[in-house]
Amino acid sequence: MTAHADLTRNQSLVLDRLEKAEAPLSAYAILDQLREEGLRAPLQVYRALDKLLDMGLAHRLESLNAFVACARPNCHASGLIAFAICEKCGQVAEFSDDIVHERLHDWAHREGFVVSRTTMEIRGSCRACAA
Amino acid sequence: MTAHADLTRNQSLVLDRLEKAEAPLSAYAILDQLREEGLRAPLQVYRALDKLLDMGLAHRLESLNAFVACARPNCHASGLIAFAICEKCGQVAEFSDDIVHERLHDWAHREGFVVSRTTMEIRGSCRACAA
DNA sequence: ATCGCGGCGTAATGTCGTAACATAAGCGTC
DNA sequence: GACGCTTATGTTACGACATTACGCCGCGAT
Repeated sequence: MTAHADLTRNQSLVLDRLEKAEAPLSAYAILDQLREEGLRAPLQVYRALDKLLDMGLAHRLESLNAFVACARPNCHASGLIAFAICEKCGQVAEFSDDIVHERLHDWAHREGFVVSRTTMEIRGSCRACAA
Repeated sequence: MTAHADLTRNQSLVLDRLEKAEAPLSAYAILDQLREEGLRAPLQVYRALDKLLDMGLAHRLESLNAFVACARPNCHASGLIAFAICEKCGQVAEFSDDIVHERLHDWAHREGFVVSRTTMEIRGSCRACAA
């Protein structure tokens, strides 16, 4: 388990659950797991998640309304992350592609579009589940 | 206004509102607009939306939990569509890029991942709003 | 005719996310 | 130390998005 020494208690609890999960967790699923730790309201989880997202330690999957821990140990940002989400087993693969990043960047530049955030999510079946 | 002759009443009503809107609409926003037409429950809207999505006449923006009419007259599918969503004015640009499509397809092929659906959404400011 | 199917209507419920308000701990400044 | 600032926290209530369950109707195919 990585250190994350600078996290607050709630943030650590939330990140810990995300890291132990084998599939994305909804905020409410996290909350349910943390009731025994004393958490009682969704906002406590959402606040922790916001910080974790800011720090790049977790990601939000928009198409699932759920969250995952960042796959790379201490990624702290990086270009543009894409997610491949298996609809059978729930596993999420995280990858990035510079060419894709560049193409989208070029498009934005041509259009004068100022990008603040990009989400890219592929739904389907992973190799194991596609059999 | 395009013909869409084969649509049911509810589907036509919903598509009509999406086409007239200048920004993505949530299902409940559509419902509110259609109360005077007799619609009363969310499900009536969601059912129509499901069909419109199937037919490729509308798209769902996952990062917004909202819907837009397809930008192209009678697109009926096409490769991989990306959306650029202006967070100021709400306008959505729809585009596609074969190279991006190819890169993602290649990644999936290498991983043995069977794709069912891909979402790509860029958030930011359009040219007009970035000034 | 009747069976199956697709669309429709309604009510209730489930899931996800936030507003508004209050409290407490840390920290620098005067 | 007293003050003001900032950040994290806790609690209640609410708003926003989506689905489940049930039943009816119309229509084409057998």
